Amino acid sequence: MAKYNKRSDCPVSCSLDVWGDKWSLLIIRDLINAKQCTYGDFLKSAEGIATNILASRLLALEENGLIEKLSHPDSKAKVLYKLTPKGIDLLPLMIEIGIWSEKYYDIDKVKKAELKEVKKNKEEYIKAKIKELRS
Amino acid sequence: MAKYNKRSDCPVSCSLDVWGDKWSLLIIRDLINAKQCTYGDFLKSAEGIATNILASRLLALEENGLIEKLSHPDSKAKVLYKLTPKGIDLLPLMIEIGIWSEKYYDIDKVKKAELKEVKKNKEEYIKAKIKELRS
DNA sequence: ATTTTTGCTTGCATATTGCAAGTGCAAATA
DNA sequence: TATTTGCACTTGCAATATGCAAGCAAAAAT
Repeated sequence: MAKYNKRSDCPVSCSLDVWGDKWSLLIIRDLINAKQCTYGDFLKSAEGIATNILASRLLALEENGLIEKLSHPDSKAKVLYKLTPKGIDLLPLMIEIGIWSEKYYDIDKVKKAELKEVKKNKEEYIKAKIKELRS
Repeated sequence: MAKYNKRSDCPVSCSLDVWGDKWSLLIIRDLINAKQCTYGDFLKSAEGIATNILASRLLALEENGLIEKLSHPDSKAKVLYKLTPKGIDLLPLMIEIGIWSEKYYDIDKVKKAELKEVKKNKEEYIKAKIKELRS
């Protein structure tokens, strides 16, 4: 995203420059859930991102090294998006988002059950999930 | 922030509706660092937020229950902003942001040293910091 | 009494996002 | 082989959010 200007060298500031917009974290979320998505998969996602915004976010995330494009095994017309290791490393952050949200907002049942599992042993859950996402 | 519309009941989506803009997390960060700030303190912050944006973000964060306004002991002209328990609960999330940023970007020395401490015993650090922020 | 500080608000320019339609290429269908 | 459909985008324009500069009322300092 073409931000107005670079901000400070604070961790929060740096992060926001990379994924601090209205949609990037939702794209990351989809990729954590599904491991890989096509362009169409993202469009079908619950929140309904506009196609031009999706294209610009995917490009920015790719340029920032959080996701990568792979050729689809079934078809040349399709593209597969996956998280890079750098993107996968956002998992702990995403989990904390989940824990915080669950405490203060109504979350759907499936996510709630998943978070219950996470909280049993956070470290282990993260390790296992990372392994799964890298494979 | 008057978003176009509410999104899904996903944790990430809910969170983004509350703090998913360009400035909210930086305000939270300032309050975690300083424990309490005046309006002027935020304006002096490194990134340089515009005063109208600051006002609108502070209002939104207050409406969403993340921060609260207190009267300043020294002066009626001054206002103190502090995190609520709900705001303080964003600390684990902020720490994960720090850890991720440090891994992939150049962070200032002070923050790096702080993160080194955090990683020695994350649980303990969070507990202590929460206690400090609530007092 | 006058000036300065403090926490804002207002008006307007710029940037980002949202919506609808369209384009080019690959794949499926006739 | 010709035509239609699916997929990954692009383009144009409207709506919203952010950035910048100036202004304003109440409190505090001089």
